[in-house]
Amino acid sequence: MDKPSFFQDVYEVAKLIPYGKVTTYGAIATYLGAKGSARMVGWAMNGCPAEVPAHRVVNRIGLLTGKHHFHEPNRMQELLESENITVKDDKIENFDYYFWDPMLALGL
DNA sequence: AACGTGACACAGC
DNA sequence: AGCTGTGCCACGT
Repeated sequence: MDKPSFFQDVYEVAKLIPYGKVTTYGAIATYLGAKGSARMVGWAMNGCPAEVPAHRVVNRIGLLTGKHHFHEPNRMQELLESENITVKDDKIENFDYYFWDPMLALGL
């Protein structure tokens, strides 16, 4: 069975991201208590299971840094636009408006 | 057991 | 205002 790894927690939180919303690696890392390990979150997404909407996870500036990891880089922006999210130059516009904080949403 | 890595974040210039 | 360098923690080999 799966061992309770940091990665698993990242996947769990990522899957909790509501439709039309996005979050940052740092927010997830902070929520998991590993504040500062934002890099770890990105690396966790390296295993990016299909059940995890990785396209909703971007860096703190709303930049689609992980697009290169998708099967098709353009797919990430397409998915975001499909969720009513405006993406310009691989960057999310009104990022603050679409920003979803797990710590706030989960009410911790 | 140790070193290197990694889709970031922050501070400084 | 944008770019560069450093720090960070946990996983893989």
